Amino acid sequence: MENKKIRVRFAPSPTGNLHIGGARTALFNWLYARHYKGTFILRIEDTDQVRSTEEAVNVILEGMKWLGLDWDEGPGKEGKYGPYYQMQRLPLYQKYTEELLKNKKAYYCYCTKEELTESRQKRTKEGKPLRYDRHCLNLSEEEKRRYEEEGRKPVIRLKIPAKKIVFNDLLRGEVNFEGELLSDFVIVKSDGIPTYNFAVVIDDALMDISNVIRGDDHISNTPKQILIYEALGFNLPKFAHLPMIMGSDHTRLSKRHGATSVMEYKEIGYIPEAVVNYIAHLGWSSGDEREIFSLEELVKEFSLDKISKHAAVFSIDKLNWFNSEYLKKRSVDSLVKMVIPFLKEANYIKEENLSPVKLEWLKEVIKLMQGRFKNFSQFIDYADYFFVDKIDIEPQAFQSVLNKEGISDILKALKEELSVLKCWDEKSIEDIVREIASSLQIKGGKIIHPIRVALTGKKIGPGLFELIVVLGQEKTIQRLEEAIEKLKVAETKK
RNA sequence: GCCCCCAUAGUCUAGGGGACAGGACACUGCCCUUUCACGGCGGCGACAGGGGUUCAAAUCCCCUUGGGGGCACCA
Repeated sequence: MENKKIRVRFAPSPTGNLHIGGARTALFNWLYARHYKGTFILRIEDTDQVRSTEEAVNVILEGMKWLGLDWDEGPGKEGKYGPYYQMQRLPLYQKYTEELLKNKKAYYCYCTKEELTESRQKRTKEGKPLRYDRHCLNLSEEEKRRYEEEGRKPVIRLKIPAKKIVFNDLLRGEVNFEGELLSDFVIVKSDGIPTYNFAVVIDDALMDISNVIRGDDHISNTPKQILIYEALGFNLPKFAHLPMIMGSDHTRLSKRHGATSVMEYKEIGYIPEAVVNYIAHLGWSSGDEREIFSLEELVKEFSLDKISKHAAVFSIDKLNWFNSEYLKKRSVDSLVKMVIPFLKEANYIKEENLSPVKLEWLKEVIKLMQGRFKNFSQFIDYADYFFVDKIDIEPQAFQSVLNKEGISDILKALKEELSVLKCWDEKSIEDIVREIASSLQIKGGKIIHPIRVALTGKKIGPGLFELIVVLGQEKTIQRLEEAIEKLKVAETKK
């Protein structure tokens, strides 16, 4: 066994959000590094000048931070292996390009897009593998000059040896490829910027990456990269290819499947630990029946051999369950803290700095709601009546529960009693409601539901009496009056 | 078309020659209950198919089928 220091990396290209799949790749790399007390590197692969943006870099960094995946080297944490943006590493790539050119392991290619397409079509027709026909492999200096004079800008291709390429994947065992079927692929584009396969190899080698852990969509890139390692005389890292994450229809996870980026989950109101816990279970299991793991526990338990080999379908139901579990375990105080930005966003509060009194009251609201919502957006939805002045009564609730014979009188009676209630506590309120019910010789439930609808506009929610306590006398009376008024209007319309 | 990877319920998974094929989500029945949720106790539901190997196959091998990925001057 090699006693090499573990160095792993997450190398996203900043062309969009940090999506669930990327986040899981990042997480597994991070867990691997932390488990083996190695180094976790974040490298930005921004060689696609058309699609890469600085905004996307920031979103990725934010996402990583939100998930709690800190990096030891990378943007903002320069180490001796930097820089960590590929576009800042151009001279490095150039050096190795020249080396390959000099050794005749790579060559200039002046073929145009049109010419390549044509040749590709021809090969398709002939039933041959789709690979470059090596038109430019042995160009004379004279021919090159002529192309240059035509204004053609060359790319550089790697000359692929016709041999078997075998590598040992840490998850899948031996994987074989036939070099003959590979094309002399481009390693440097005509603008002088290296392609992905070339840049990763140089970076992984120079950054001394010990284990390349990435999605299995890279399996077929691996033989190409191995050829580059060999051409350059670099040592090979170990490879581990993770199964993909897919949408419910078994196609690549995309917008059609709902929220796919990590930050969207933040915005909807998921707890980062829950997201991490869930995506950890997409393809990994501890081997026993536990499901809830903190980051620390994951670090302790994580190992590559417990990763499954087949793709996993992302399930929002299961994420919701994880989030609910975390929500239930969280202290009321921490939930208060987390919910405040959402209240602000919904305009339920003016600013995030709440007075001690307001804060105490909010705590009471959370106590009533804890366990009743799956994420903070849902909380905002379910608990709106605590925060708004005027509620909207759900039409269906109004018709089926409130707009019934005798309800108006009950609400009036309740209003009278509550208006003069001195002792605004659960017991006193319950006594009043129960008394009204028994005086009418009906069950408590019969009048509790309409009262709830009158006060909250909803058919569901916390226990009525505790809810009234927290709602407060003023709002309660006011809502009862409004409900009575609405019933009157409905009556005249009949 | 060619190459590669994969295959236990609707979903995530445990199990890797002898097990009642275990758990979780979802769905569902009952209990608790003023509603919803929580909680408790149940239920439905899987080894893709076919050949081998073996006393014995979900487990090992082969084929088929199915799914996924790749074959770019994207990463």
